Amino acid sequence: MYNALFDHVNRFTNLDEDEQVILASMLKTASYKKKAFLHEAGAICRENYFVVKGCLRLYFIDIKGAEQTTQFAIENWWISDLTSFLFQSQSDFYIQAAEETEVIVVERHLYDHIFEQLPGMEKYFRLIYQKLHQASQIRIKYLYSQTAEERYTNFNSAFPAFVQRVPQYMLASYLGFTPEFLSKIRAKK
Amino acid sequence: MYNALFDHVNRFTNLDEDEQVILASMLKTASYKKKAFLHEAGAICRENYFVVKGCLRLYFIDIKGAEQTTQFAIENWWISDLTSFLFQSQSDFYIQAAEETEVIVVERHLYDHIFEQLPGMEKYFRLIYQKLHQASQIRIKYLYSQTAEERYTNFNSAFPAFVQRVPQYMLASYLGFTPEFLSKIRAKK
DNA sequence: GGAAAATCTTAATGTAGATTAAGAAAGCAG
DNA sequence: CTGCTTTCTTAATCTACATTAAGATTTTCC
Repeated sequence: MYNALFDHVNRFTNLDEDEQVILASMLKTASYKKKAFLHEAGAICRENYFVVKGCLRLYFIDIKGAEQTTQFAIENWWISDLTSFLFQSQSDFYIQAAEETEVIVVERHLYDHIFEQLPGMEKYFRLIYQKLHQASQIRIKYLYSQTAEERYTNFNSAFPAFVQRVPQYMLASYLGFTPEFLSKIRAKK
Repeated sequence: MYNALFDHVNRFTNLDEDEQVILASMLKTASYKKKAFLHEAGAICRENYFVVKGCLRLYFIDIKGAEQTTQFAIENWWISDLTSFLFQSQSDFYIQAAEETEVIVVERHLYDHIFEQLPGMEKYFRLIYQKLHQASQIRIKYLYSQTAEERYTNFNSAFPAFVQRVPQYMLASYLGFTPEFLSKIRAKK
């Protein structure tokens, strides 16, 4: 049931069978159809999601009504609106399934208990947040240094399978430009 | 000598005196004049910096030769090029003192030892990276949703002291536009 | 204190990507 | 299979900010 997460944790630190039983008692699992919402703007984000299978995206609606995707999470990634999750504040973000998705869920009220009962999980999550922060540093550098076309070209080279996997309008919004402009870029190839 | 960091750690988790002695043996301290480089592009970033006093910035030079500031760190913040630091890869970033600065330094070769000898530091760094990732999520949302003028106005309202503290060209580069445009925005007030 | 360097300001001109509008193609549901 | 919805494409026009250029002001250093 939670093997995907246990396997992932065991890549970074050791979680024995007793600990897995304890952790399992603090998790739940859920499945979502494509385009289903795990969380909606205006609500408080009470859950942190680990993707077992599928793809989630974090996006908000800007002042002009356009969707701006700020993050994707595919298998073995975590995603939530972290500020809302940690501080139980109202969220501006949506979390939506970009395709049929299975997740393992950590609820906010159990999040701190995980660390109390399983101190080893501190290392796992330190490494996860380290990785997420790394990814953000790189992301911001690309946003600042590359044209829209370069961002598409480089992303396509680095993650060709992912580009095939999600709709183009989601990809465009993640890379920071309009779907119309993405069509224009692609028409040049 | 390292009290600023011990105090900071003790805000999040408990570090007793024995542990402080152990941690101290793995740290060093340094001071930099305004505009001094702690790290330069092309080198490998071998240090992670905790700001005791002052302000550091992380920036790169883009293809047109302009500086793009991606992060600042003031008192009680950590800063490094995390990918270069963790993987010992060549860095595109500079870390520079935006003003006279004192730091506490963790060197890469001691980084993992800190966690081995002081498991309690896992929690501290998990919380630090959590906070850094939160800040990045918020940062990316602002870059996507606000005009340049809005970014300046909101940043000025949120951090008026900081805006006075750093040169305007650094602020403009952090907020994602040219110093000329910042002058134009300010001239409207 | 004076000269040089760094920073800030101003304005005209240029441009990467957005906006607007609408048709074509693909996907979905009954 | 058909009608409806969603996604993708195309192109003209617009715009937020960049670029270029240079002068004014402030800061730094000897």
